[in-house]
Amino acid sequence: MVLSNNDGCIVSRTDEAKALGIRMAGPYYQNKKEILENEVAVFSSNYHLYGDMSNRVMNTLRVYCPYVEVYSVDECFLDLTEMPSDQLYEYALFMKAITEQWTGIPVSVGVASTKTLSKVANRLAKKDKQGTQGVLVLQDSQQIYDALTRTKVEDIWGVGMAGAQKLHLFNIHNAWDLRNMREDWARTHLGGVVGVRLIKELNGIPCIDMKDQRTRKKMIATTRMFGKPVYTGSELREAVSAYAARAAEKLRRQQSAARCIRVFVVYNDRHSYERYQPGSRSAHAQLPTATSLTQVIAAEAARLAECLYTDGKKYIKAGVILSDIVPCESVQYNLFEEPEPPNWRELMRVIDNVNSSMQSDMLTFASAGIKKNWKMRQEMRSKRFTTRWDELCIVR
DNA sequence: TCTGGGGTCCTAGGACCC
DNA sequence: TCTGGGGTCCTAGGACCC
Repeated sequence: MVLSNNDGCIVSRTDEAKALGIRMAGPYYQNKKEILENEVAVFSSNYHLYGDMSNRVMNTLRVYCPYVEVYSVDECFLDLTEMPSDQLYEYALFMKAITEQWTGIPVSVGVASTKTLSKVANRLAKKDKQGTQGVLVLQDSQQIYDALTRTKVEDIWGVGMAGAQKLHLFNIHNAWDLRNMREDWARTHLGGVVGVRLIKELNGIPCIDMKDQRTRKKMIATTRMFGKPVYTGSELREAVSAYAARAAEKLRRQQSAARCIRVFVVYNDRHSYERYQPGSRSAHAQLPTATSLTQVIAAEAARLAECLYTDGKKYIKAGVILSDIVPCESVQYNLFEEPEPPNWRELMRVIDNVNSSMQSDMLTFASAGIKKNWKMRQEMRSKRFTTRWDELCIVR
């Protein structure tokens, strides 16, 4: 199984681990007993590896499909509108096979006329690998009926805990029940337009478009629990500077600039006897001109951290959130401010290039600290087999 | 002792405008 | 006795996703 950042929660399990009754998203330390007794293999998160393998899978799919929307690290939507319906099944089988052959990553495929239905199909294909060969196409009404009656409301994409509880009160238990509800009912009882969309999607009427992959994020955040608690202002500033630098890097990657910088800190009172009762504070600043320069963003973030720090508290987490994001090619300059020196942008470009081609954090700002006592725990990380020369697989 | 990180979308309510 | 109508924009909070 695989843990979340800081080795906190369990976020991924093999079938064997599930069979032991280890629950999803449960705290790692609470499951240590079963883990040790059953010799469960445990790994810290390893985003270098996951990100790289994810890219390989997506690029494989792009070879055979012009329109791939990457939805998350392990999921994507392909637009097959142009494909004749009698070829869908063969195509899906082929895509599954070629992905596994080229990357070694097993995948399951669901095909239907809306995103929500294809998620239903995908889930069933994944659950019943023997029966479906990992591929399920929902075309005729009988197939759709079967799939929807086998899907509980809480397993529908877009129905969370709150929604599921409400639906049960109305005696709606599976996706077929929900599909047959009226839209005006959904408008009043199921979150307004969100519920209406959901019902339409279940009825095969597309309401959730394919997303343009060039759209830029409206908010960029870097937030982390500390590996060890932080007590001093200088360490807090350091961590916040480091997070700000990361956020600025993400901003530049999507060629944007941000005007609003928000910093938050989460603490436990050092002498509190209450168990896990954190408090938090936040502050934000509006820059005169949108920027993506680490120098500017990190300095501002550090200043905010300074304001938020109080002596005597035990800090356990901090974060930097950038918003008010605009494309960097259309930044509105400020009449009363000096424009940024032209070579600063070039400096950012060089730093980003070095860090992405060598290893991240090869070049950093000193304000982010050297020792980094607060760095997150990752005690059981697997090797970054595909992105680091010194961690390549060794074959004997 | 110990429970992650990073997003999006929608709604209600308040402030404000003419 | 009695005080309009029609908007926009912003923010906080909730729900949801992986």
